[in-house]
Amino acid sequence: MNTVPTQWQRLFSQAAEVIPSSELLDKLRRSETRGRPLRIKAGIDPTSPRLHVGHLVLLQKMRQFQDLGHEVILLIGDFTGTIGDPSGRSETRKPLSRDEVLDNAKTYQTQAFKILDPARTTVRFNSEWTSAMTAESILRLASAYTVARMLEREDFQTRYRAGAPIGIHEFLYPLLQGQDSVMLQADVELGGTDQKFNMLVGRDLQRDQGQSPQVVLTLPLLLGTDGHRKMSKSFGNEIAFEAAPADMFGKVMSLSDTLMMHYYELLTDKDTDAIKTVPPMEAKLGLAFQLVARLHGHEAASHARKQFDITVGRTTEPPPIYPVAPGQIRLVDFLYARGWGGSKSDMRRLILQGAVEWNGRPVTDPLTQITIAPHQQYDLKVGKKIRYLLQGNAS
RNA sequence: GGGGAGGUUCCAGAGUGGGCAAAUGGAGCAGACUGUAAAUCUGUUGCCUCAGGGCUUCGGGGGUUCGAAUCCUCCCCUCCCCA
Repeated sequence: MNTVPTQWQRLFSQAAEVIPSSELLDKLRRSETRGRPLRIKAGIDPTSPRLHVGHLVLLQKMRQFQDLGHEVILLIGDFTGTIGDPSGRSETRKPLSRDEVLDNAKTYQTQAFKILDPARTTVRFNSEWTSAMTAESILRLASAYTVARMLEREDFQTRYRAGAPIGIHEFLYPLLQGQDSVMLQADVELGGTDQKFNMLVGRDLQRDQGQSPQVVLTLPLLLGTDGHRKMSKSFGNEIAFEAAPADMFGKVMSLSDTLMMHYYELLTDKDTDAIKTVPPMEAKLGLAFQLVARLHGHEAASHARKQFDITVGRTTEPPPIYPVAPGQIRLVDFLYARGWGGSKSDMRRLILQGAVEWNGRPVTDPLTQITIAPHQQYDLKVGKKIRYLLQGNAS
């Protein structure tokens, strides 16, 4: 039974803020009495073709609304993408071509539907209305806000004070995003806490247009694997949806214990107090399994788990067999040829640091030659992540 | 339009003629240890190399010099102040 108050409560879970919370309740009530689902808007900029588990927080919330019978609009910011959204402060993003954006949008959808219910999802592109805007209409939109109000946005303020560049067009982004809400007549907009300002602009614009302003529901940003900054591809601290199961599993395992709790809170509906009573290692194994299973399925998760045990050496199970052509070759060249290191210097460094083991014995001379005989097996370990049983092919 | 500051290796940020492939911190990688690929400690982090060296890098081009991240010059980019 999904009474309105329980719906309301459920939707609050994991949300950072709901602005204003009473309006959400009103909207839910009205939706129920009129039998009309709410229009939930969530935008994603297709600047990169890969979703990461940070996006999961948003997608989960979208899914929740869907499960409660509401209509979710996945808004692809294809217009903003082609212009080059300069979010973050590092450097101006290179504008993407129309084709790139559409390509990204496609992979986005496939990945997003691992979580969303396609039947209740409408995909829209904001270029639909935005690219048709005239200079006149843009000016009219721009006049809805003042520079002072724009500078209220924390992100702008910080940059301004730090003397970092702010492009004029960046002031237009919140307005365009708000315009999207007007066009879609959104009842609720979902987004990360970093989107709060933009989403609030949407409320103002909707009010200006005589619409009932959307409720803004912000979600906490998931920290990246470094534990310091939000998960983002540009920081290189992400766990991608597409990451191979074993890889994903490993990445979760190397989260710090503190971060693990953060992930539990935002990515699962497990009771975190209960988790605290479980030994950290088991808790982490559980988290890794759950995450991989969600994105790749149970079977893949089991395999990933096994793989982990093998590389970490917690099991007597033999490592996977890796067939190679027989012959004699320098170890560095062999490793480099398989792409197990960035460069030969890199491989040489690993060897000198004792990271490479051949048949269980560390190899420390970078000039070591290895001989692969037909039908023979050799146990090779490189660092913590690579372990194979090399098998010489028949000659 | 005028004046000032600045662009350095993955990131932040030192370096202002030779000892600089470039301090320090972060991130990454590795080793030890461990409860895990956590934490902690240590090492390491441009490329190639028969290890002696060689090659490419300090916004971009040109120049001075035996020698330049460091000096000159032109260009591009950013920030601040004044108008």
